[in-house]
Amino acid sequence: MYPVTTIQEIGQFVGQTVTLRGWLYNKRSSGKIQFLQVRDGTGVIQCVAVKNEVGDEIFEKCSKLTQETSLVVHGTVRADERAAGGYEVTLVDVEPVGGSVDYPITLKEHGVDFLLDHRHLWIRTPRQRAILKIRAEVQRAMAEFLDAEGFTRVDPPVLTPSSAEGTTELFHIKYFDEDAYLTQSGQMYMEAAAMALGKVYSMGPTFRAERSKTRRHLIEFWMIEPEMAYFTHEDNVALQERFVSHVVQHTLKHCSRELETIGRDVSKLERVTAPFPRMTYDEAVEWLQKQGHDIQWGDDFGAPHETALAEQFDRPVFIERYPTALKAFYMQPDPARPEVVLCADLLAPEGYGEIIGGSERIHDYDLMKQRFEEHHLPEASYGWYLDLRKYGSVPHSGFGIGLERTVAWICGLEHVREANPFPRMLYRLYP
RNA sequence: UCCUCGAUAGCUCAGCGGUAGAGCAUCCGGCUGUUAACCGGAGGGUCGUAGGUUCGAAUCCUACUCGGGGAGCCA
Repeated sequence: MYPVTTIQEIGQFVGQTVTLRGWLYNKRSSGKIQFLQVRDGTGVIQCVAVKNEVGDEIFEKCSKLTQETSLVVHGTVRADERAAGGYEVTLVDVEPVGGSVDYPITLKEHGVDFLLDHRHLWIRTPRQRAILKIRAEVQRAMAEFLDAEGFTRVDPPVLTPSSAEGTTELFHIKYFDEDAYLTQSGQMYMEAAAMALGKVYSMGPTFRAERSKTRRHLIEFWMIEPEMAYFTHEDNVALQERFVSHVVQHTLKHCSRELETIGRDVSKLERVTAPFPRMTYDEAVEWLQKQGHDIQWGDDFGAPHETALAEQFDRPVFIERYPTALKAFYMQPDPARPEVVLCADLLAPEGYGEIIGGSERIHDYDLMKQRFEEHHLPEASYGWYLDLRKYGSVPHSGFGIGLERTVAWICGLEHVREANPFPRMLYRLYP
């Protein structure tokens, strides 16, 4: 028996014979020599079988292996300059585990529709594996940063009695004899949690039943929603820029191999350090008008506006203090200018759009009650949210960051769907 | 919901009024250093569906179905 190792760790075994357990990624043969590209989830390595060395029986076994056959390989590790990863394995023996006939995804090009129908197999490719690793590392970076800042993770419910913001379409489901909806944001629950634990964050799926089909939209996507008691708008924005730059720099440090695999220009990410540029909504509208865009104060930004604003800078840009009428009912008006709210959206560079939306929340009971009436929010559903302003209310702020958009930006993806293992999209629920 | 593009071999596509094509994949043969290996051969098709125009339709027209990209909305 040989020691079992992984392709990632194989450098520690130069000169030794080891066992690898994985799948056949590709094979090339040249009559009396075969090159097996074996992957095991940690990487890909080439195993070489020479007929004169392994003998007819084992050589014949190799020639029968097909793409994506699962297998156990025994072989001797060599450092080899010709190898992509620096190491190569001289094959000693191979044991097929599970066969694979007519594997659908070849090494050639495929269309989006075909690949999405085969997402369960598509994720085996080096590029998709790298993206999923980066997604996991981004999640780790977010959690580690917030944990180190004294935050407590709190998990809000996925099933909710109604909408948090009332604007977007919700997925309706039956909850025994009641109606329920899939959450579109855990924010209101996080506000309650912040009053209990001070600084909290959630990380989980949210759902939008919008008929959006663009490279920036998924029906089911993950959000990280921090909420902080006693945080002003300024505190909130300062936290966000430290948070985002930490996530980007952490990913650069820990995923250099993966970023190289997907061909990301990391010089664009290296520049992403705090502080980030800021514009007020007023300044943004004025700037857009000077650029020739048809926009008036009071209009919301469209996708082309956001792209134009973000393209001015080589790092994300905050757009602060939007008109009150454009934003959610719970946002705190600027005391000096009640027509705008203490909020900020963070626009990612390179056209990836809004990755963060955040604000200071209304903490005054009377003002919140007034907003309830203006927005026709039933107290039967939201009474508990009003209670937060009734019992020991404090100024507080929070934000939500979209995981897939963030990962798509860090990876330089064409579409957010590749940033999710099994994306749910308009007209696509399979697999 | 609207705008726009598309659907031809298992996959990626060409063909745009006159006998259905290529590359890859698969199978067979060759090759001792291949890197999406290469070379030779073989099999593989209700041209998305239904109508229409025409001597003749994958090709032109209409409707429908399914999908891509974008807008709105949002993260």
